[in-house]
Amino acid sequence: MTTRPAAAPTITDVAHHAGVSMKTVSRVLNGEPNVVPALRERVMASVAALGYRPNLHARSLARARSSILGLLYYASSAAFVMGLQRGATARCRALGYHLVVEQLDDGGDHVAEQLQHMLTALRPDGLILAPPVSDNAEVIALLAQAGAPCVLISPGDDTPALGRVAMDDQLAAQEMTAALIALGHRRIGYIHGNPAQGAAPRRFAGYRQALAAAGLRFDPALAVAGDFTFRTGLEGCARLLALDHPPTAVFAANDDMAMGAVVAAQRRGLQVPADLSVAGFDDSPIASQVWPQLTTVRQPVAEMAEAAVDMLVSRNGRPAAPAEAAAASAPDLAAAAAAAADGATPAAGGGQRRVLPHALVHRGSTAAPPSAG
Amino acid sequence: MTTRPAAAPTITDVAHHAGVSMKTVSRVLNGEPNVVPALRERVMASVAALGYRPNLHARSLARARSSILGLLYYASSAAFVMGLQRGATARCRALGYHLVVEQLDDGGDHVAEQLQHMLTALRPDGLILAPPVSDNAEVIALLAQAGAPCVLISPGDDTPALGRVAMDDQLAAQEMTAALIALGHRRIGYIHGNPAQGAAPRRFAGYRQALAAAGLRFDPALAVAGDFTFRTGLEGCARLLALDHPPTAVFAANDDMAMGAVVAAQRRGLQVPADLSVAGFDDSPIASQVWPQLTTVRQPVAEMAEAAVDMLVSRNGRPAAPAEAAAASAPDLAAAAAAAADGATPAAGGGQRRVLPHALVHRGSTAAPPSAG
DNA sequence: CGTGATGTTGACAGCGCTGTCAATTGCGAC
DNA sequence: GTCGCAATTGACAGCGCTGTCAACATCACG
Repeated sequence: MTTRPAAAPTITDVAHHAGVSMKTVSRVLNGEPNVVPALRERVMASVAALGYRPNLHARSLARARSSILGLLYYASSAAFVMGLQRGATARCRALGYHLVVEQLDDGGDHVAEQLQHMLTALRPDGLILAPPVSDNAEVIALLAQAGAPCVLISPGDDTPALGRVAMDDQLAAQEMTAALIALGHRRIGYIHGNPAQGAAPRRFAGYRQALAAAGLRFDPALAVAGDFTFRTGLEGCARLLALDHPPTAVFAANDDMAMGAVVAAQRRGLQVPADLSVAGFDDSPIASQVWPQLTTVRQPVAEMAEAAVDMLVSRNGRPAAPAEAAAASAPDLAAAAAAAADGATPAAGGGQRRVLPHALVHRGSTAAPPSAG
Repeated sequence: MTTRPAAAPTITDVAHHAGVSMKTVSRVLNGEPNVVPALRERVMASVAALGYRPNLHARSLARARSSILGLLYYASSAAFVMGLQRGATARCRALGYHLVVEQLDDGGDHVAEQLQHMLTALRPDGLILAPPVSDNAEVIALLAQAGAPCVLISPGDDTPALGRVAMDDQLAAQEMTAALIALGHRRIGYIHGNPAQGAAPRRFAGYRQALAAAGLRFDPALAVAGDFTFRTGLEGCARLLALDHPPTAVFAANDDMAMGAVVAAQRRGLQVPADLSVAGFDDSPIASQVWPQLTTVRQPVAEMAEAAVDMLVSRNGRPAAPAEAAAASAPDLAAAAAAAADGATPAAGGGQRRVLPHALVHRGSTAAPPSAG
């Protein structure tokens, strides 16, 4: 009787059990070619029997990659980041990766230190930057210099070495504005997002584009500043409503500001949407929890994170071993393999770009303008 | 000019540079005793000069621990989880750890597979369970069986091998109810939280306790069901307001439900707080973004995560402590953790428990009842 | 001045895995 | 029947770090 190791089984144990060499086990686990089916099955059986799982750290050390991805974000927008995490962890799980998160301090010098720590100690195979980190030139420069593969969740120009995933902010804003126009609105206020974020100018551009397409003149007085926070939405809308000739609809560059706009209207004694229509952007959970529920643009947040993971993983040559799944469930294996193939891996490029579809969500905060009723 | 290695420097490079052995570098890096100050400084200088950072994966392999902590959560409550992450990542960074996150599917069998993958592949040094994962007996049993060190973010009884971090939900609810009573309210409605979560019954108990302390009779008709969601808060409050003898104040077991309550009141044409006071629980960001801003209980979310990290890290103290500091009384946890960070060896135990202080946050949604005005 | 106790340092063997390369086998083509 | 090429398998040497242990230095003490 051979004594079975009490602790977690190693690849050596599996090799013994199956009567093959470690290397063969390794090949099977990594889905490498040139293993005879009979052996492959014997190995898989042993893996299942022993409940073996490869040790990620040993693997990371031996290969030069870690099967770990990082998500970098600031404290802003919990819902958005959680959406990203949902998509990212799901995809990571399917591909045998893990997601480590790092909340950056927005302020200065710490950041470089934080990034260095993350990069050189943990050595993730790639980083996903959530907005507004993805619009921080300093951070990006640091990362590029360190040679870390990154995907920015942010609209923007093509970038040499960086991947990008985003939706078409401009088109979505245009569609929403057009929808407001179709409802009969002619004076539509706009509350800007934080101009430091890539999405802000694009959404505004979409707004103006829709105006122009409908033959409406753009009135600068109707576009007020904002920075994506509830407070600026409230204040901006208050300013709009105090105008001699106030708008009948307000399109805010995100949901938080749209909520502020709703409150501003209510404080002024106006009914939404009877007296004022309000539209937002993001479809954050809160949008369907306030009253009236917000008409908004659904941003495919989780899907963006999934796409980002895929880009990062395909960039690293072979996706992770389907073998992870072997220990327990076959379906996972199929999924992983399919993913590998389906990944549509466009030649594992560096600076790719991916634009995901959005959707208008019509809810209770928009209606025809009072005069048209 | 000496040729500098192009890739990331290794411990060997540092050893060469400093003219000492690898082991000495290792000692300095790990804060081990018995290194002469002169050498220590020479090594530190070389580390700085080369910009050396230990490779976490190599270290994980050589030691038997990974310097990685896991955070397990369900899709519920983005704000809460983000708060946890903020505290956890900050503390992890300070201690040289990393945080990997895993969003569990609430439904069944996948979970076991997900946990296995996380445990055996990644081998985190410990797991933090956010509510309501921390109330899922099945998950906890699985983890306990696997021997993974866990800290539950959840109130509850002492548990043998598990750590717990929480606030005093009952006391906080009692204080909030007492505050409402102090305002002059005599009929105070209550909207229950999801009974499956440990916090729910405790908050309710606090409510009843305050009632009793003030000599008020508990009226079962005033306590309606809820499950922590906006919708149930709305519906629950609507039911309360439809009573023949409706309450003048409503205390909801969390902010989401409190918001629902506010909306229910507004829909019925009531002003908050003039006609109805509403109080929540959690102090989620949304509480200060709605109008009126919610009176609520601040839950020290980030601090709870920090405490959880400290417990987990101190638990992993080096096994063989030369100077056994067997303190008769439980040593201060923070101090122990700090010591751990310094490289000293704490003698921290497994199933500890930590209760963090809360605070009442009085904002615009509560006032004296109409009759008292 | 010898003796052991203690402090300080380095050589070396892995941790569990994968890459390299050599050894072996199978097989169609000449 | 034999040669060449491809498929298949395994031995072995690390990946970068830490634990163990032996070697040496130092010092109080008898």
